[in-house]
Amino acid sequence: MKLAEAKAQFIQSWGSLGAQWGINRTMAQIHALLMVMPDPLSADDIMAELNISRGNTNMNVRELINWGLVDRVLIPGERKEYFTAEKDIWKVATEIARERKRRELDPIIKTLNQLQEVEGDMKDKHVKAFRESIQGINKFAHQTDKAINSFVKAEESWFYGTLMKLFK
Amino acid sequence: MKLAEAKAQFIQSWGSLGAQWGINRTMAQIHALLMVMPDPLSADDIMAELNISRGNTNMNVRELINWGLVDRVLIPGERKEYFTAEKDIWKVATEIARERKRRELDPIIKTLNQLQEVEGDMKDKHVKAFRESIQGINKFAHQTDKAINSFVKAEESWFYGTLMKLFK
DNA sequence: TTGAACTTTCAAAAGAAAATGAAAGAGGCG
DNA sequence: CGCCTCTTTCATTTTCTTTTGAAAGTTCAA
Repeated sequence: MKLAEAKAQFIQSWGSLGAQWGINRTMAQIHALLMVMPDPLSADDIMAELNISRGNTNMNVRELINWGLVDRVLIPGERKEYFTAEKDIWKVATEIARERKRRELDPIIKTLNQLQEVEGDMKDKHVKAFRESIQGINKFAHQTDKAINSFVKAEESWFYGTLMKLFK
Repeated sequence: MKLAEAKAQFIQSWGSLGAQWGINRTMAQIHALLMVMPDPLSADDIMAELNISRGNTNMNVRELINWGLVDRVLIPGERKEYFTAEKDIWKVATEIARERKRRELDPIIKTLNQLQEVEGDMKDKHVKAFRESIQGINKFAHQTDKAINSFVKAEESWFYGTLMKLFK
């Protein structure tokens, strides 16, 4: 398989994976493109490679930067902004985990805690079923929260451990 | 908080969580409703509780059954079909993990394996960057695959372990 | 201060996904 | 069979997302 073809296929697969995960297709494609490129790209490069408009490019790049998955890079002597993606997939995974936890898990845990306090008699089977469901989900959510925290922490300490060695 | 209110809030939160995960809102809401109800509900009950049409109810219930999250229940002497959801959230989680792995991870692993075989000289930095990215992602995907498998297995053996005790 | 080179915004258009409801189908009972 | 009850399908409509591109904004060198 030729490089160009392989690249195109990767971008398209990563795009549809992203779509299934509630991330928009273009955002995932830009990320894929940047992961696969050795050097930073400009907005125009991205527009050209993916055939998308300037506005679309700008919006999605900005969102990727918010997620911490892409960085702005300034090339000395150039006016344009360039962009690169983190290439270490483990770091990508922990960034995503951290971000989704913050956006999704934290709020639902808050809600679940509130829902625990529903009034009513445990002899009423509706109340009983509700309480038990919520309690189970709540316990699960807390465990998931812990698991994500240790995943993110593990990665951080691996990162700093490795980084530190370089400066010793 | 009153039960009805708490129920409504749970259904709505679960629905938007689902939406962020690429599962459609109604499907997640039906699932939430069934998780919280002590007894099986009919299609008409679901329609009434969630204010959705018959067709919509039917489609989404069917999809939940495909995912293994909801079961059809026949109540003796009744013509209608009734539905219940698995109430053990760990089982729900493993069902979802199993299903998403099958639908998403397995295909991307297949693609990644193919993309490893891109032609070209490693001295070309484009080729090099591409290969390295794909290799990293591929390794990650395989590790994720293993992790999911052991999660699913762990749950299965816990389940059979517990089940077996009941019949000893 | 001007204007060239870029970036950002946002209203409108296009596109995708989900919901509706009427019609067709399935199964069973007398 | 003919009727009744319930389920499934699917063309159409509605709603929600994404994309576009032109206009406004920013920055900086001359």
